[in-house]
Amino acid sequence: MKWDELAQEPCSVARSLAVIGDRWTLMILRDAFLGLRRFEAFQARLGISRSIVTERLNLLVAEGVLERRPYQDRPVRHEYRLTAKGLDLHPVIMAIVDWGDRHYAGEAGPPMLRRHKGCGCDFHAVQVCSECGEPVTARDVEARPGPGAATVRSFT
Amino acid sequence: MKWDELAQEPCSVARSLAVIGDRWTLMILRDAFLGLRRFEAFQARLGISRSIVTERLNLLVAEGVLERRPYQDRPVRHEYRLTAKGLDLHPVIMAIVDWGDRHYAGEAGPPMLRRHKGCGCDFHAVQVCSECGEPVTARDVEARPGPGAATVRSFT
DNA sequence: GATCTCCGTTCAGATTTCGAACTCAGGTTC
DNA sequence: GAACCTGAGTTCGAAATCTGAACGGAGATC
Repeated sequence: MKWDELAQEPCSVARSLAVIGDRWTLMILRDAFLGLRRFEAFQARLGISRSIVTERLNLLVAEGVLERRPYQDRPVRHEYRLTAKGLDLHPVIMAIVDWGDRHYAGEAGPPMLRRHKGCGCDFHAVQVCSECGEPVTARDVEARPGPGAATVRSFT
Repeated sequence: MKWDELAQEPCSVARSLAVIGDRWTLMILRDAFLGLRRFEAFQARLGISRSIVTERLNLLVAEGVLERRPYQDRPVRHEYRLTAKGLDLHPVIMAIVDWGDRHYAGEAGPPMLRRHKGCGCDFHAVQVCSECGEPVTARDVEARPGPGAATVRSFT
């Protein structure tokens, strides 16, 4: 399988990764969630080539994850903001952060703390079942084909 | 920043992505969570070059995400199983699946359903605060530097 | 002993990705 | 108005990565 065939796979992981599975894309999204919005800011923070920033931002805009909007005229300057679809990626980032915190924080503790505004506590994310509200682990889940599994292409 | 400097960043996203942020690694982990364990199985399902499968499996083993253990002698054959650290990645995969289900499932519906064994329902994952149990969205979170933020390397 | 399976390794060549320098348009400084 | 700055890209050669295909080897099967 080639990388650009991923999007056609009947698998939500593959389809998502076709958009965000790139080396730098998730790093850009991390910064977007931390509030960065400008081309220069992304480029400077990541210290990667401008062409890569350009390409990734364009892809994320094309996919509707970021929105490119002018924030001034003369000269026109644009900023990149998370759309609703982009904000839906928050659980992905949080899950990645939590794994990193747990396994790579070292002696010093996690490099960032996150406070839940609702209760004021520093927290980490817990995944629960949308139906019963109980925490879910790998062993509690049983996967099976769903309605979109066998997308048969018709020839007529 | 180069790709292999990611692991040194004082950021849990960067550190995690240094391990799992690769193009194919998350696809391999997806299959591992679906129960695949053998080299041939990963290679056949992904349809990618054997050398890449080798390399990724070795990296995941080196990082302690997968464990390589013999499942027969004469000839020795190994299988790759998720370790506890690997199982901790389940929330990441779930979050990615949920995003894909929500934004790329199309008319036919999601390609896979997941049932929570606890309550027997098909479900999706909801992230809640570890402290108060309320659902968490991007807007509810406030990030600030933590104890591991300024890892100053001593020269003595 | 020929062939098959499983699990890799190797290598040349194609493809992609990257970094550094360049462009460009407008604004600011003096 | 000349020199310089800033934000946002583009270009292009070099470097990394991926592919496909062949090879190896250790036992099993026929």
